[in-house]
Amino acid sequence: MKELTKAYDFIKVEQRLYKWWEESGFFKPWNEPQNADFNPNIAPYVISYPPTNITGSLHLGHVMVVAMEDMMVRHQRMKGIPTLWVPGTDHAGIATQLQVEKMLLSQGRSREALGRERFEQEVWSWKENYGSQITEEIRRLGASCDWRRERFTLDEGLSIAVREAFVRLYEKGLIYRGPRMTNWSPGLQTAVSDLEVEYFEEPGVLYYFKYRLADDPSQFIPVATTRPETILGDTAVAVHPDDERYQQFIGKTVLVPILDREIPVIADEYVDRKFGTGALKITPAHDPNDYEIGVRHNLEIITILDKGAVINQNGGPYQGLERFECRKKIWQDMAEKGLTIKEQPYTHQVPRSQRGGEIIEPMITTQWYIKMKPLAEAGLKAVRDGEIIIIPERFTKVYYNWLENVQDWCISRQLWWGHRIPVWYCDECEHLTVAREDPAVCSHCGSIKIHQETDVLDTWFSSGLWPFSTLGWPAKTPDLEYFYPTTMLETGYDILFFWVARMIMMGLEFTGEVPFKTVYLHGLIRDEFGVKMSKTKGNVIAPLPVMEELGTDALRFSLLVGSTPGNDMSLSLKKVEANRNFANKIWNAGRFIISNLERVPDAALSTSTPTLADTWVLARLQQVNLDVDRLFENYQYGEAGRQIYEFIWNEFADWYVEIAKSQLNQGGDRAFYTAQTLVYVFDTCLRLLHPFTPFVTEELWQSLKEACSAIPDLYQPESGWEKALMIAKWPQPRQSEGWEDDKVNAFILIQEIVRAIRNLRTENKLPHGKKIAAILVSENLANLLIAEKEPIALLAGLDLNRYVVLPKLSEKPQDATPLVVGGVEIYLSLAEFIDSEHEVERLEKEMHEINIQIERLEKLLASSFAEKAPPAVVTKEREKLETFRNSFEKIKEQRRALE
RNA sequence: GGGCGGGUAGCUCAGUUGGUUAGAGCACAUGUUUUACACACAUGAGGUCGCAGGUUCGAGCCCUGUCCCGCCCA
Repeated sequence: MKELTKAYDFIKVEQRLYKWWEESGFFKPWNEPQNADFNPNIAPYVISYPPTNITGSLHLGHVMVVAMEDMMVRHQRMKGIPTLWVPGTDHAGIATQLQVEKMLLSQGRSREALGRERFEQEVWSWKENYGSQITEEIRRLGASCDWRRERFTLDEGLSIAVREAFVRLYEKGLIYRGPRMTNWSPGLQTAVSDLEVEYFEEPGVLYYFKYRLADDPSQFIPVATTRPETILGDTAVAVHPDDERYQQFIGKTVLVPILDREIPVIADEYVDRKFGTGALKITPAHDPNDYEIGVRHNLEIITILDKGAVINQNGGPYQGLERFECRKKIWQDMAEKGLTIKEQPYTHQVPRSQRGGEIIEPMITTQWYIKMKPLAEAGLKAVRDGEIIIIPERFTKVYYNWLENVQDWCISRQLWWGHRIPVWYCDECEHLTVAREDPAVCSHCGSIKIHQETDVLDTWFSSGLWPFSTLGWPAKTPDLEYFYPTTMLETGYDILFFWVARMIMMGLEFTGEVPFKTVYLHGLIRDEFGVKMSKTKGNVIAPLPVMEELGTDALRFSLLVGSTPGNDMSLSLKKVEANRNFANKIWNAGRFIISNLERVPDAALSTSTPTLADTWVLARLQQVNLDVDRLFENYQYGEAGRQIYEFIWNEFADWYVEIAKSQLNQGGDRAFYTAQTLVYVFDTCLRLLHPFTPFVTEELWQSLKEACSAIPDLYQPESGWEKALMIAKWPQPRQSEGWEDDKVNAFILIQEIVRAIRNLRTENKLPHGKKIAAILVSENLANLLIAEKEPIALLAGLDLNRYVVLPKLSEKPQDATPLVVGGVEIYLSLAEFIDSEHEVERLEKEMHEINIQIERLEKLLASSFAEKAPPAVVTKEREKLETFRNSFEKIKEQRRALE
């Protein structure tokens, strides 16, 4: 048998195991339509992996998604459910186009010089080279997804889905095109949706200036603005109708500074009298609120910026200036003409592009939109009716709030990389042809002079179809039939609107069914001080180096156990290191068990007579198994992981394995059954832990399986040894049989005795190997103490040959150090290490502490607690009080004996 | 302005049917190379669970108010 290394060497294990799993076909569902014995009646568990951006390199967000979903999927798979996890990537329109343009630029080439078709070819070849990098990295995380079903949002099938979806929505009248106020990105030269704009509070300047009256330029209305360049596009000045300061001016005209255009003074209740001067300049072409007012008052709309945010011909002398240069120049010119009043520092909201951070320019452009209202209503209903549940539940409200107020979705992008909108314009009759197949002629007049819309669709349009497009929709494929609707959608709460809500709406619209039944939202990962990770702050933790240094399991476990649903978490390398230590701990526990199997008899001579430790560890294991199942049911994955961690380390390794050492040393049946218990408990632990830390558990389990196969009588899992842990059966907990509590309580007493003795040893600086003699006295627990002589002696460092248990003691032993634990009197022969003055002090301190408890309990039991609390709770407290009183009396006697 | 989350040990956080002595990891102190593990073991120190009320026999947990921090939406 091969020997296990002294420390867990994940580098040697991880990629080898992953390759083996994948090649063995463990990632595919065991029941699927292409199987000869396919059974459509077995409900599968299905997750669509949130498609990763092909330009992305692995970051902690991906690790979180993979860790969560892989854990969910591995858990279900072990429970015997046919499990499908569909992976894939996203073409990420803007991001990818930018990346490729950057590459071209470095080669002295440009998108424009290449032209659209050749540029697209460039992007495709870039995708071939780099697009699989991220999926390779996801493999390294251990993701057990079905790579045979991997999809890409721009592949043929998904493109058909996108076109089908567009045509259906168009035909239903839910897609329209028109000029609207849009969020324009001047650098990228494309529109973006409302969701892709973020607002930041930034320091700015509030510029106060004069709007002179046309008929009397000596009079003026003072106006304030944060953006003086937009003065060029002003088409009105608005005041509040009830504002006495300005009522006289309503209906008159004023002169636009520099340009001297005459524009009206209008009254509108939108104006905030307290803000600035109380008079508002209106630029309908470059401000969403002004646009509304403009429409209301039928104002002229003058666009002053071109698509690169450079002043156009409407800007008179400023034509050709970039927007911020113009701001400076026009203010300077106005100052020279005496039109300015003052400047004042002012914090305002600045709209920036989510991608690149450039300042977004509100502009009127012609775009394609989806009418959201009907879709949103269906999306709201599905969640309200409980067809979809959102975990944690509080996000349901956020979801409602967004959908109830949702605006039409701008789906067109002025990019070259993406799904080109399937609309053809006729040059002759101007009719629009919208078609699933590329048309050759206009569907209205039959002209061949047609040209396709140049815009592409927002990437989120295609990802909105993801749960069903990846399964073959619009075709009614067997996969779609069986695996849809999917079971679980797991992602970060930051894309609830971008992605989750849109998938729900699109799913309902196109399939008539919800795309998934449960939405689980995880939190975002922050640094160890709770600060958002960002490149500029330099606090970003890159996953790959961490995985190489501390192991993938350690990183996965840290994210899973450190997080609670929907809450952000802090991650530090120290946490990962602690979990690396945990992996090593399990490894060594396994190493101990496996190496001891060689020394164990092949068979037992008689039936098992378990020790207290044996029954205790089994009882605890059952309880942990029950708790873990309950926690999984309630989506409390982190807590489930913690329970397993604590059981393995603090109970199994620290106590049972230590006691097992002496039981193994006894040889014979005792050794045989101890080994059996060790293996059974360890096997169960590995199974419970596998979804969290797949690599170390699988590697150990394979070794355990091999070692156990040599002694088949010792242990066989109920379902036999499966080929791999990842497809092994999830442990089935037994319900309590009634004996468990007594065993657990008895063992807790043993632990308390051991700890008390260890404490005394440490306090008195006893040399580590020094064995001491002990007398234990207890009337009702004598049998237990005799039975547990060996473990107590082993763990507390007692001399087994001088270990005496008595029901009663007529006289206190001389020169013995007294101790009372849970009513058990203990006398240790430590005289040579102890000074008696300190002893009196110790006992009195002990008495004092116990007395506090006695008083507390007496008071409690004398109160109405005794009548009103459930009897079981009262009894428990009474028993505690009894034990404390008992202990107190005994210590008191011991104290007296010292005098 | 509206909504949500958080405030528990020095730090980062658990604590989901309210059960009476509040836990972990890290950090800290002391000791130990005890043949699974020094990525370890043992022992210890460290908390009026933001604050003020309330409900209850009993509140970190439920209710009301309040302060601070963060996020989302407008």
